[in-house]
Amino acid sequence: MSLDARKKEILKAIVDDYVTTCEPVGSKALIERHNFTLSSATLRNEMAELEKLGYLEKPHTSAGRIPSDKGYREYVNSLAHVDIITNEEREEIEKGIATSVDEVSDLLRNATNTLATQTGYVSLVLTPSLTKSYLTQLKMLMIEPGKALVVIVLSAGVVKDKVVKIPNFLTDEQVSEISKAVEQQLSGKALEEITLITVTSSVKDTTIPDSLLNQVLYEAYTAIKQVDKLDVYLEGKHKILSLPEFSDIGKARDLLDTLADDGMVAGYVKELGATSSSDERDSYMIRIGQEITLEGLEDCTFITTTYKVNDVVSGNIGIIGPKRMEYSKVISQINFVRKTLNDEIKKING
Amino acid sequence: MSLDARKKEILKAIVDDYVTTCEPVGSKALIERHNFTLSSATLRNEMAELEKLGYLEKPHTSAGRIPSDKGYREYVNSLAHVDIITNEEREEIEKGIATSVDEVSDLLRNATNTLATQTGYVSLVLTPSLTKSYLTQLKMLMIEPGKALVVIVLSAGVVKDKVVKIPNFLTDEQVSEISKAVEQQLSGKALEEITLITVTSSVKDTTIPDSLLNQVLYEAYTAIKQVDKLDVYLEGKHKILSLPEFSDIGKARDLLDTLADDGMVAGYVKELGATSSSDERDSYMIRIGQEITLEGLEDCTFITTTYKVNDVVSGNIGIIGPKRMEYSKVISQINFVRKTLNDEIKKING
DNA sequence: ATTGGCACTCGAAGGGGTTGAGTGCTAAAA
DNA sequence: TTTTAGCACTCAACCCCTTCGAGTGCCAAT
Repeated sequence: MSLDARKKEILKAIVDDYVTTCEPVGSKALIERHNFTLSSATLRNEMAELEKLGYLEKPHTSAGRIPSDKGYREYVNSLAHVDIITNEEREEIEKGIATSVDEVSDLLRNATNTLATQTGYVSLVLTPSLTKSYLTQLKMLMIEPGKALVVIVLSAGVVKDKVVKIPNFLTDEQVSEISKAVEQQLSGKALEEITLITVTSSVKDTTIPDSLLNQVLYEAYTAIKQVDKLDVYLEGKHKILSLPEFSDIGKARDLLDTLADDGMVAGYVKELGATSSSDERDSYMIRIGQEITLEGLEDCTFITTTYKVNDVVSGNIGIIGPKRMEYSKVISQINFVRKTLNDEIKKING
Repeated sequence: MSLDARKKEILKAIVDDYVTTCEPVGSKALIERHNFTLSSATLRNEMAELEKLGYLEKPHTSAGRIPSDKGYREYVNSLAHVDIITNEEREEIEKGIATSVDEVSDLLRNATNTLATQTGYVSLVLTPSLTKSYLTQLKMLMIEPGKALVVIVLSAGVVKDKVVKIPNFLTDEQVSEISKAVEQQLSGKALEEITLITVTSSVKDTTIPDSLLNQVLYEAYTAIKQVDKLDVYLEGKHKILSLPEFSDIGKARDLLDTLADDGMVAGYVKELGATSSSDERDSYMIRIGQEITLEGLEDCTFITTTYKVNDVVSGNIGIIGPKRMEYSKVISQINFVRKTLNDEIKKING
């Protein structure tokens, strides 16, 4: 069922051409651009066969061929992974990611922006999944009567906080007492092991009445759980309007409507990421056209990969672009962004 | 130079019609829809005059008229401020804003989303200007050697924090000592009075060497200054693709490109807001078409108003829509969102 | 198996006619 | 003086027709 060498070469040539021109490629034009030692007639026969096999499509009878999803898939699968990325690009990416950074979240935001700028497509970064990280610190600060700030520090170097309501008449000291007890009990525990029960049972000997105590502990618990909320950065949405495949306003609208729902996109990427299991060098998740089950993305390609926090695979980073894209180039760019991001996260987490 | 009553009525009718149909309105059609006691010929004469005066425009000789920017301006200025907003809408807005709220920032985000949903246009909310608020608390927490979290609580009920680098060998106690000294010195001070000098001179008697101390204080200072950074929520950008005036993909792209730069939009709104000085009921800032100096917004109208934190006018809230919009309706919506937001902020700040 | 040749296809682009909602102007009516 | 009926004119939108050309499939010859 696999294609012979010549068919592969022809398919590659067609995809390459179509990617640059965005117009159906015909037999003559193909011969002119590449120097095949073939007549157009032979090429036509081959193309007819490729079409019969499902790798090519005709927009209409008298037009050239365009790659089908299957064609792109074959093209992508047999792509040699060369890094075609200039030194200037490397520098720009490094600068883009490592500029004005205090926390991991700054890195992630920068990476999203940089990726969008460099590729010209929509980029997205999912915040790390933190269920495996363990809690290193938990502090509660009284802000005013009835209000406290819970600060949570995780092993992944992530700091989060949340304002919570507490009983009005609790004093500074009482809050701090509870805070210390909770911290002592929970620090070192992985986020996923922490349950409402672990939290409520963490404070034993205290002068504070149980009902008040439980209220505070419940709030602390919600604060902890909220830390693990999946967040997503999506950048460069407006760029799709510059792509010829979205010159149809209806298509553009469908796509943007879908992308407007960050949460949905995030969920989808997370699903995708979960199926990834291959080795380091090749761990891209590529979904082409119909393979994507999100509405409005039928003409898109989704490329994601993962980045690491504390040497644990944890978040996803990738782009959404048209099917018709320079795959080698974009993959190189994502790859380098991933690498840079990994390095910078390591630096920042000491 | 002011228009007579009939001309005003005609202009109003034309704008009303154009707003609903998005098509040039002609003399006959206008008579049919409204029951003018006029012949079409008279109407034509009046329309010709209105055009001469600059209130109307013709897309081409044989089409109807559309309002010019000046026409819209006249229309808006003579608009009676009635609240046309149903009880269901009120409820939706109230629910939209007050759902799952812990902090002021949650309210702002909710308000942005609600406004976008209700109007169908792009909505934006600027975070409050905090220069007038005073600092009530400042805590520094060691996260790990070399890294600390600065938590800042303001009178406006706003809590912000920032991770900062500190000298590696400072201990928990030393950080806390500095923190207390700084807090004691600065609490009660307005954000705008705090300078690097106030901060660095706040810690006197200490065992910590000056050079280290200054490093920490400098970081604390940057954290304080960062609190006042203007932030902007922009929501519903994708909705403009559904508007007929942006069925031209080029225009849509220009607009979205501009809106992609949140900071620029924020800056512009802030400028606008500054010129607002009128009384409570009428404090809308309306900019129509050419009056807007941002690229790509020539066909848009910008409506903003202000909301209050601690009874001080402080942030801006508004929408960006097409010139052709139901002004009364949209103004009512913004007005009610503003009111609800003000109320909820009061509630949350106790 | 490859190729030259040929008839065929069909979208894009361009020209021409029709339609219809709109205009401005004029002369008569109010 | 203002209003109105009437009329000639305008022009985008629409449809239809033709032409053009890059493309195809197929067949017979190499």
